[in-house]
Amino acid sequence: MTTLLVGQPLDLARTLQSGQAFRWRPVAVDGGEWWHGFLGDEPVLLQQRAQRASKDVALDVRCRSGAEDEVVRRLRSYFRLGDDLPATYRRLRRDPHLADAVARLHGMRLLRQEPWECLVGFLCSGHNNVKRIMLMMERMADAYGTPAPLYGVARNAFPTPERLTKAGERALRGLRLGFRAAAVAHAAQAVAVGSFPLAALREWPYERAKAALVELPGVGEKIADCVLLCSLEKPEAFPVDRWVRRAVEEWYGVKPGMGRNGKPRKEATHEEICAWARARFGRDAGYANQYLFQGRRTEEREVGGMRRVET
DNA sequence: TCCTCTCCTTGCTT
DNA sequence: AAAGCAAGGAGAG
Repeated sequence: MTTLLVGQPLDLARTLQSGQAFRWRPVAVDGGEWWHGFLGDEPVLLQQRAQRASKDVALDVRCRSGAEDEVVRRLRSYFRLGDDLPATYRRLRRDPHLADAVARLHGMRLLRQEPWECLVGFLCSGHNNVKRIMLMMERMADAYGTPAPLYGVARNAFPTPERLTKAGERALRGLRLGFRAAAVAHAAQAVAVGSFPLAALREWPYERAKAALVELPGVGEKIADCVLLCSLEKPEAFPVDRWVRRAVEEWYGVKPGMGRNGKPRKEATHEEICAWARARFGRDAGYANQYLFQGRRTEEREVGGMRRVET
């Protein structure tokens, strides 16, 4: 077992359940509660030490023997420990809505994920909920991934584009992906044969990379921005889903502008909201987005006189 | 050309 | 128990 000194705010559970990544799950190992997941093909178990001051945050790490150094390197990248989150918090807290979200969700970090798994996860996100996205991802891994047992936890690495191409749309429907099966199958084929240079998008400018992603069936602006923000190093990306849209419209009064035909639109466009967010949050737009999303999704609300919290 | 409406699978919640 | 709903996208009109 290794230990990773984090030296930054990190709430492991909040981060891994924040709806960015879909393959982390709690497991019991040797009588302790751990998080099991993958860094690429490398299986890992993570446990957060009791947290006192943020400088004391440490992660206990279990991985295949011999892989420790590589895993620790990947963890620093995965949790974006190079981001100065306290400095970001200081700027975001000037905004009362974000101050509240930061207070409730302290330690939730953006992740730097592997692009292929990230793309498939968000391809499955449309008209769906997080629990079922995780189910779909797990079924794909169970059926087509490579076994990677660790401390008695038998799970498979997420399947490569080649493996999912071989599986095909029909089989993916069998895994109950529904209408998303065609999009996943198409993306797998495009990445596998090299007609879609997913990994190279990391080096491309934001607009060009987004334009390329949107060409994929099943990828619109929202999913493109998710993949760009969470795996392709594009801090300008500001995914606008129903939660973020509601937060921006209700909390900040952002209204739709005029259409080209002079009539007011029903909703603000992605571009309008994205431009507004860049102007308001600047370089913190990515973290602001994640805190608005999760803050809105988990806020307490009055329903029939009962206080309840969405999970 | 731009905007809006409807449909698309499945499974959990009310 | 039937209906509603969930990190959207695409095609029709």
